[in-house]
Amino acid sequence: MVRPVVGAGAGHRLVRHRGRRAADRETAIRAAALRIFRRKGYDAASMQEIADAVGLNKGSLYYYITSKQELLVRLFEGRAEQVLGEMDTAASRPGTPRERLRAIVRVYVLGVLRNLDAVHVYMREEHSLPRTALQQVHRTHQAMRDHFERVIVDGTRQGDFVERDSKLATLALLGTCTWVHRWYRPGGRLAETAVADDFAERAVRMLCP
Amino acid sequence: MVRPVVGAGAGHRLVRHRGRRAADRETAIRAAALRIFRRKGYDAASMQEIADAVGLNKGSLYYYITSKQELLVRLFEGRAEQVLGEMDTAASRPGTPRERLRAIVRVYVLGVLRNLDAVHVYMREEHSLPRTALQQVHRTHQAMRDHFERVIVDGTRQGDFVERDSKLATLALLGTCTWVHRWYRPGGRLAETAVADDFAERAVRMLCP
DNA sequence: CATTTTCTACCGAACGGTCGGTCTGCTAGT
DNA sequence: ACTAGCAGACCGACCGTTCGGTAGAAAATG
Repeated sequence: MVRPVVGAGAGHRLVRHRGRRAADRETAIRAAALRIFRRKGYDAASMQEIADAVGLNKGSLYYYITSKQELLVRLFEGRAEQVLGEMDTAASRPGTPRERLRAIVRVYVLGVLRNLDAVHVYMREEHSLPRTALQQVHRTHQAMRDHFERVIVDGTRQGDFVERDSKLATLALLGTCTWVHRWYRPGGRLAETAVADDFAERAVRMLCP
Repeated sequence: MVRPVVGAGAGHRLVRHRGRRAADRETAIRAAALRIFRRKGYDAASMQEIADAVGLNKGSLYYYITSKQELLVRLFEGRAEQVLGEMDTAASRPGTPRERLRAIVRVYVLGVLRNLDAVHVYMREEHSLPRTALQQVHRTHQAMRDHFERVIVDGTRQGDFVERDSKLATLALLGTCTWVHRWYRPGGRLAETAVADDFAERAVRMLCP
């Protein structure tokens, strides 16, 4: 299957949408696409299905989007950056490494849980993204990883934690926290905050004894 | 995209391959499919690419397989069961819960690392599998999860571990161990056994303090 | 041994169908 | 009258799969 790359700079639309109704449509399209991409996968999902879901003709979709790939890219924009922002503030607040780790993990897990569909789709379709979009997301993820690693290193230096290989510890911790997207079911036994709190505590115990 | 389900009973081929050469071809096809499915995804990968990879005409592939979906299913057969078997023996050997946990984690992580491509493809294409194949794999995975949970519960009862929510602990631990497939790079800084050993120790420390 | 039949492994072409995307033009609101 | 919003027909590309046919090895026959 051929997948042409969306223009590098992209983003500059020729069409300016003025109407409120049009803006609603656009978010509806994105919401439907996210749902359908999650359920069937990017390649298997057809534009027809998305059009049906929002009650439009397939061709009419292209009044709002320029390509299927651009639609995919747009699904992710802002999400990771927002979570990273919350991690920034969580990491910059004063406190022991122990407390900072708790806060970071909490924010990260909540970030995953509140973007379940997007996380799923990203994990599956990561390499369907065009270069630039992929690099952008990778940078953000790298920054998140750095937050984890930094607090682990700090905590080890200050004696809060005991850790020989902080890189491996980071990966182990990130695995635990990211994996929640594979088993968490909204409306189940545990609320999002309950999982986040539990995992925050668990993270500390992973490193401290 | 329409994806017809492979016959329930399936498996009984009409064609019996006698030749050695044919058997080699079949494994070559599977190997190529695994590689290509991993790189591009099941839906995006075309039979033409697989055919090119093994030096055959596209149509000739169907001398060896009955459908693309069947090819996908065959990629996984036996792998999970083998790892589960190793976990069975690891869990049934005498020893403290601490030792048994170490052994189980080690086997599981090695199982992931030694089937990196298959794990990747499975994670992505899980719901492209037909019902029966999916149920089979789910049963095996459930059995693996049970191994983790059982040793955690045992260890908590015997005082080796401290754990309030053994289900959550299982999920956290499984996350750590499964996530390795997303970051491990063969030929990198760490050997497979190094990661497995480290994570086995880490698992114990996650639960013991 | 030579000859004929059978079987294996494969090719090349084609088929029906679906896909993402384009284009033209109608319509309803301002 | 103007234009944002949308419908619907349509395009070329490519998909997985099928099928008739065949070169050559193997087996059967003489």
